[in-house]
Amino acid sequence: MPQAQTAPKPHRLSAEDWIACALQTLIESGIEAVQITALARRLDVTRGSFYWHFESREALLDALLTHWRRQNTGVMVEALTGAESLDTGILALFSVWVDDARFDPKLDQAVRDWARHSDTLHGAVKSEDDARVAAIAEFYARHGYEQPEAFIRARVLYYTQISYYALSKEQDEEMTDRLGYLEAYFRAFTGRDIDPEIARAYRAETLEASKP
Amino acid sequence: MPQAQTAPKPHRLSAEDWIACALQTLIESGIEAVQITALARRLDVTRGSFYWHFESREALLDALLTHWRRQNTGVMVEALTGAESLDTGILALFSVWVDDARFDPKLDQAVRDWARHSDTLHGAVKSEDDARVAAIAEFYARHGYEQPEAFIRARVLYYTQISYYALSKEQDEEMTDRLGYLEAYFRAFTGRDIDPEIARAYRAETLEASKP
DNA sequence: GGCTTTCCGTACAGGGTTGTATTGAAACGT
DNA sequence: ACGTTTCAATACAACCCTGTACGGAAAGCC
Repeated sequence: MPQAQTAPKPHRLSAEDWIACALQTLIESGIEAVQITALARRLDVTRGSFYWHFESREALLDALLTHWRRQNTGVMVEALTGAESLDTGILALFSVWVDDARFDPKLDQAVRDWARHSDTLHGAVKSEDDARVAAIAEFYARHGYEQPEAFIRARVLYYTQISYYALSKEQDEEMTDRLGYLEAYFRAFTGRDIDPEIARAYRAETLEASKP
Repeated sequence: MPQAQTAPKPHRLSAEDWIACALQTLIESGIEAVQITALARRLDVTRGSFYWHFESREALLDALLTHWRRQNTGVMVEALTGAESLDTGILALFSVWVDDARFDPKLDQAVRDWARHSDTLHGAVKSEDDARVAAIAEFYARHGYEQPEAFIRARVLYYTQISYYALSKEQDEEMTDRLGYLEAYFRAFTGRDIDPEIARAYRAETLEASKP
């Protein structure tokens, strides 16, 4: 092992390095904590570096938002467009919510916290939330639910997930436990029982995906 | 009308005046915004007043927390203890959530935001959340739901409400609209249909209570 | 090698917040 | 009335964060 985990040698940072560091502190400590001085300390450089890569602090914050848009916007809507049955559609949503590659829940949470006290951001986040709920509602309606039940079930499903992210700081619930609630969640969200075979397949596939 | 709404005459503040002002700014702008300088500006005095009533900023923050405990802690648990039927119990919960006298949702939201980046607070809020979910789960179990369905339904119900507070900045949904969803909500939360007579009575009573 | 571009360190100015100490004014009790 | 208690204004020290200006080192290009 030529280099240990501490590899602080390659000085010379890029703008992306600053953005990555800012994203991490945004997630960990909120938008008020992403200050140039703190980031510089964390990156072990001085603020002189920052002001070469960025115009100001607001420029960095804009970069964080575009990252959020690229990473988290639209994935739930896409996941539901190709769902053939009720069971597979709901499970496709569940999959998005545990797949770090397609959706970053902590970032979503951090941006939502940020938006709560920023008038300009609030509109953007609310639009995204509305779009997600509308997509789920349309999915419910496509599978036989009348209005307003489809809309309310969509809201209940999405809101539950949002709170799940908001209230559990770290994963204090193991994946195996969460999968144990699969039937109960499905019943609460849809009012129907899940196909046992589909549930079995989903469990196996999810457990395998969370292993490596 | 001898005095208009602006009645800033009675100078001489008490500690409670500072706490009330701090609570309001906490709710409006978050814990980072409750700074002594800003509060003093808002109260139209100087910080000299604050440091007579309080030892430090942390002392004020402690006061805010004890206020939250007195105002919001335990009310949901109490609302469910005396519920005889499933319908009345769920509706009793709904009543708590719209009754400003028994529960302050915005304060709850602000404290939860605060707790997300404060390790000491996080434990306290999590305990309260767990107690609320446990009380609802116990209520579901008392009315014929098996485990883990009772627990999951309790979580879905509570988490949905928490997100409802978190995602709607002001009341962008009128009370009449919310009541229109009553049957759909009840069905999603319980899997059963609400008694039409009980629903009618609840609607009338809630509308009347929100008028004066 | 020399020159330019890229990146970072240093220093300084400006603004903001917390606390403390001290003085001053207004209300209260007797 | 008069002194005491209650409350608020002022001034000052210490710390933190942003933004700018400028200078220097290191890498890349020819």
